Amino acid sequence: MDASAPKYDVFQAIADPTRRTMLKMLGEKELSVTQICGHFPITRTAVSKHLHILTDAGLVRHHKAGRETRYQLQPEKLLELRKWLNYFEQYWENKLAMLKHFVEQEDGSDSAGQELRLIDQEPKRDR
Amino acid sequence: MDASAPKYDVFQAIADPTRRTMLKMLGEKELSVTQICGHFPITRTAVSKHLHILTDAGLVRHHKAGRETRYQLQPEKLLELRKWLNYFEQYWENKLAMLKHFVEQEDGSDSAGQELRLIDQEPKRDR
DNA sequence: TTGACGTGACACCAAATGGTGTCATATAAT
DNA sequence: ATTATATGACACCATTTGGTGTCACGTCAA
Repeated sequence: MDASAPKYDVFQAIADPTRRTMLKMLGEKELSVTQICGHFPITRTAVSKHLHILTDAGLVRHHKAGRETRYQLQPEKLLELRKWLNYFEQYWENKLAMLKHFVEQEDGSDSAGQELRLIDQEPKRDR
Repeated sequence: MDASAPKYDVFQAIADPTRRTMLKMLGEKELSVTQICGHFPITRTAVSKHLHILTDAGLVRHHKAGRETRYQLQPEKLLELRKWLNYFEQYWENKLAMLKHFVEQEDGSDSAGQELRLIDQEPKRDR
């Protein structure tokens, strides 16, 4: 949870399901810490830590708006992930077929595990 | 390091740099545990654990060959990762440009962090 | 000015992770 | 038959991770 020197990389950042969900949420629209909090059954402090990690990894950006801090997705860093993935393309023979999918955005929206569903559950009050 | 019930998912599996390097190595050609061992400054036991995690995540497959166990990449599961990534395509405006990269394999080979360089360093003997 | 609200910064914790060593067993090689 | 290899399975350990609570501080609203 250290936010100073070590820096989290993208791979570590997206390893956590909660963080992946947050990324999708923050892609939709910028949100404040407490707003994000409402979607998870964890404390504000915990949410804040996840946001720090995502920030550290360069996946989200934030700015203060009055007394609240708004977070939003900063997707560029995900290109790093894509780059890594591209290396393995050579092992997928049906490359062209997938490419079609890729272009046509045929996959709709969510998939691969995480849902964007709100969880809403009395968040153990933090204060 | 429990290999039974919990199951590791792809995201967790690739979160570790060592594991990412192993994946690239196993893509090139199937290798036995000790062979892999030679490339990392860690114990055989540790390597074995990483391989278990990768297996659990469905990223590698193995089979016995005499007294050794050969591991090899099983790239299909990486599609799950690509699927997840595709969701964020909508946030990258220069989609077509990247597509060109994607098709032409323009990015060469390795990138995004991990090198495939052998590390070779007296592996603290395990027995 | 007086609170209530939204956060950041700590201190603290239990469980998960990445490693190490040792032992037992199956397979190859002499 | 005997010995050297290649691993799997454990037991054990220090750190890291994901969470919780508490407190202090800046900002908004009465």
